[in-house]
Amino acid sequence: MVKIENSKKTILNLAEALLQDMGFNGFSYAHIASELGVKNAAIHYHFPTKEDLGRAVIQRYRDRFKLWVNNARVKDLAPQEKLDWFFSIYTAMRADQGKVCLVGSMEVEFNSIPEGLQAEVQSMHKELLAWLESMLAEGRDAGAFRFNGEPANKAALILSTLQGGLQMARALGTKKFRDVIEQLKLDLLV
Amino acid sequence: MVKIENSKKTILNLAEALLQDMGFNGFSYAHIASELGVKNAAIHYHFPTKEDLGRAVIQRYRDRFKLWVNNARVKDLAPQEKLDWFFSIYTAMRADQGKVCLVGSMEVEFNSIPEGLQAEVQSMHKELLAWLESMLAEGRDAGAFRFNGEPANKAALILSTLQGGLQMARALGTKKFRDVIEQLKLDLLV
DNA sequence: GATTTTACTTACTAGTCAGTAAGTTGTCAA
DNA sequence: TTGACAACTTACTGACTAGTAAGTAAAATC
Repeated sequence: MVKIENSKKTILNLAEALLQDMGFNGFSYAHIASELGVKNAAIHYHFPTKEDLGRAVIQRYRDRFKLWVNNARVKDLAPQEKLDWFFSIYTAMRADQGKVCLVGSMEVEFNSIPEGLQAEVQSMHKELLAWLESMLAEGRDAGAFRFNGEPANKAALILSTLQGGLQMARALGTKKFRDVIEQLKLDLLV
Repeated sequence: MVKIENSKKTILNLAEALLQDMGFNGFSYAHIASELGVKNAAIHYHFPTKEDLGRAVIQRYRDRFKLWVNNARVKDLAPQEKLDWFFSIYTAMRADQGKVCLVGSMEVEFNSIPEGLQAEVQSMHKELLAWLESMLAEGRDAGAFRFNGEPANKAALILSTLQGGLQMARALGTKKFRDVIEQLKLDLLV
């Protein structure tokens, strides 16, 4: 018997990476098991169904995001720095690793994933939007950002851009993604 | 024997819809066959491998796009009208049908699709960007658009936004997509 | 009218998928 | 020392996957 260290966490890490690499329909329990040197059933022991596994990945991501944004290191930043922090997540942790956003990955396959997962994706997307929106409103009030229209709509635009931009980076390279980030800033900063 | 009318075209239509609905890994020959009331092998007769089918869908899309943009009905439009035409494709033919963009769909699964498909996706993405870029440059010169930075980067931003926006519409509804389109215009029009 | 070609069906293969039931092993607590 | 429990393995199922080879029927070509 091969013992996995920190089994649940290790499996979640791998599942998250695979989700961002190939999508929900693109990876299997066998992928995870062989990568960890255990049998399929070992993964089913921790996450009985694939839906359970998918939901756990998203729930962990949501928890992590909540922790981050409520942490003083982010919470006390100036709006401009918050923006850079947010962008840096996408650049360093996604684009540079050839990963795409969990949200985008699962929304493309939205019609072929379990309902429980769909709901989780919705909640996650709403939380990201809500944070972005309040950050944008705060920044515009503080005179750091300049844009027309509602903060909610600008937030939706920015998140959509990041999501699509990561996918573009897959086919056309990370430089393109950095260009998009720069353009986002040109369209926002005073 | 059940005969399909316009076999190749009908299969391509269905495959395109399924690609936009569930992604490349989310549909099977069996889906197409049962929908058309024929057997799996009938689809393989027209498109021996799934890669062949995927490539044919993209190639047809590329041809269609070339025809459109070179047609006088689009070519002779003012930049602002060209923009509206382009956006209307995404609103009417995608968002309102719950579909996502072919490019985004296949870029999410980029690492788990055949190489031949990857190349096709790349070419398609570049062609869309090239057209958008020249349209933006033309529009800015004509005084219809206002934006900082390179047209190429603004084009990459807009296409990324549309791509991500369609995916967002899946989870959060089409109204959100329309809001994003409005925000794109606010950030571009004089 | 005979032959070829097109467009399928039948019947199959080998591989993969998520998921399960029953058995094994190591650890820890009483 | 015993018993319970956690974390696996073994061995399997039924469904689905892309893909193939051989056969058939109708239509087009000669």
